[in-house]
Amino acid sequence: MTSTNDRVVPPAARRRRRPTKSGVVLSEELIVETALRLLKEHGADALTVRRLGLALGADPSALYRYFRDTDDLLLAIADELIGRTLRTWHPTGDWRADLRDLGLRVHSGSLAHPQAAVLSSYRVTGRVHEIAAVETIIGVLRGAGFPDPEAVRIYHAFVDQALAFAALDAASVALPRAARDAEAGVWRATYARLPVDSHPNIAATARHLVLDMGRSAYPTALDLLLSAAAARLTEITGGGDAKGTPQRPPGPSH
Amino acid sequence: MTSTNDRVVPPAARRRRRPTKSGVVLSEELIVETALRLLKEHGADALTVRRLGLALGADPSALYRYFRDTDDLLLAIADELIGRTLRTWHPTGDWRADLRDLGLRVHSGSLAHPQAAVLSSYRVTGRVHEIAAVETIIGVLRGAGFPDPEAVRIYHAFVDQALAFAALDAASVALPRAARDAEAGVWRATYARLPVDSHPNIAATARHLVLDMGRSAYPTALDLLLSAAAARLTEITGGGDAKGTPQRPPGPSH
DNA sequence: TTAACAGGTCAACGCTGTTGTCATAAGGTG
DNA sequence: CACCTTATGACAACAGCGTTGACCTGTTAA
Repeated sequence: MTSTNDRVVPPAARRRRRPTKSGVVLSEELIVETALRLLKEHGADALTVRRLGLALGADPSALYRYFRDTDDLLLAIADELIGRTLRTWHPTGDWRADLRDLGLRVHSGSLAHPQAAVLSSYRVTGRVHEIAAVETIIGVLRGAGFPDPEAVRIYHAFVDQALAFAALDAASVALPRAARDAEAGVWRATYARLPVDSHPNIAATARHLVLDMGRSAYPTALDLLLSAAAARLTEITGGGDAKGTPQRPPGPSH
Repeated sequence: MTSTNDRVVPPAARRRRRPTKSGVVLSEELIVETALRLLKEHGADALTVRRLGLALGADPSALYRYFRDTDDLLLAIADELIGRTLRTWHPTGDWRADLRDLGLRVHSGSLAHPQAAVLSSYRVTGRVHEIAAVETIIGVLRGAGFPDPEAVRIYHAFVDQALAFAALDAASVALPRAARDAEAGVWRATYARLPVDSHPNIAATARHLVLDMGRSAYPTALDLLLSAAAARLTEITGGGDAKGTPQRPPGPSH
């Protein structure tokens, strides 16, 4: 329905033929892999259609046979990252521990590919891996005993918090080396030296600030969120049923 | 030391002369103001050097006499936004209500100018407005009765969560119109139509998902964080002293 | 064996940020 | 008032971007 111009053929109907001039046989997977490699090796700015074509040994315009536009490609990259994270996650049935584990995995997974995370963490892909994740997480919450509207609210807060922190911390990691060092230095050089009388609270806590600001606040924020959710749950269920019956046996749904 | 090419003159040494062809006299402030107006009126895509020049009635290249590059301009815009947000915040002495109010202000302030928020929310500036904010927020927490290490931990989680969500939601808003509409549609078109037997949890909550995913999860996440922090506080202080004595009279410190 | 067509290639468009060069009006100086 | 310096605006050009229409060609099914 996207006007008449659709050079993209659905992957199912694709009977891949015709190697590129340099001999490579293109595929959706190969393109996404190469894009991730480009991002990892040369930073977010290196990901352009033209450079990606060059890295693949194909004309840039060939990519448009596989992705409607660069945004479409970006979503495919994002979904691949979700898939990789989910594949290493093995829920135990304890909703709080499972969500904590998943959150930390999403976070550290993003830091492993900061450039990709920065570009894609805020997108709704609607692709297979994302759908599987949504299904599983909501299942965990409903299984824990949250009523549907509450489960959705907490799901939304949990997921967006994980993605938001992933993007935030990934952005720091993705900064040019000089800029990153400069930022770290600000806490020592500026904040830790403020006089007591003009900035009593900073001065009193300077030691803690220097220590704490050097690492991600995500674990703290995640624990606060989960702890509030747990409190809400006992409020609702009247104290019992903290574990609950899973709506679905452990393991990501396919 | 930024090589030999510096057409930017420090604002102090500026003795503004020479009106533009259309009669406007340029200045740093006028450029930032106009950029904010452009962003607000015509969306994030409208902010290009060329369009900004057009809106000012000046040649695009004239802007490079005031800002080193577009990133420099964006930081100036961001700084202006921080100032505006702080200026409209008036703490009452109730730590939880005050932090809630500040968080929401930071968030909505970013959404009003998503382009700037996306680029600047993860940077430590060490500038006056930022320092004032840090001093005030830590003061609020210590005044509430949090011991120093706990105050710093919660400060960090609170601030980074506000910035992270601001960037996340701003990024959505900053999306090209088509992509934004597409995302909204995914929840209706894809998620709301998944069959019950393959995706029972999504199917059961589809109605809530469509409703909830359309808006930001930040208010929920913020309330969860504050509620957990409040619980932590009564745990520490043994239930009394919920209001506490402010370490500093209300109002951002200057 | 051949015809259809998926898919790779080429060239071009309009857009972007940025810079080297030139022109000129403002403002200090005498 | 006239002069000179110079700050600063204008112009033109560059390289690079995403994207598309037209063309060409190898693969595959019949």
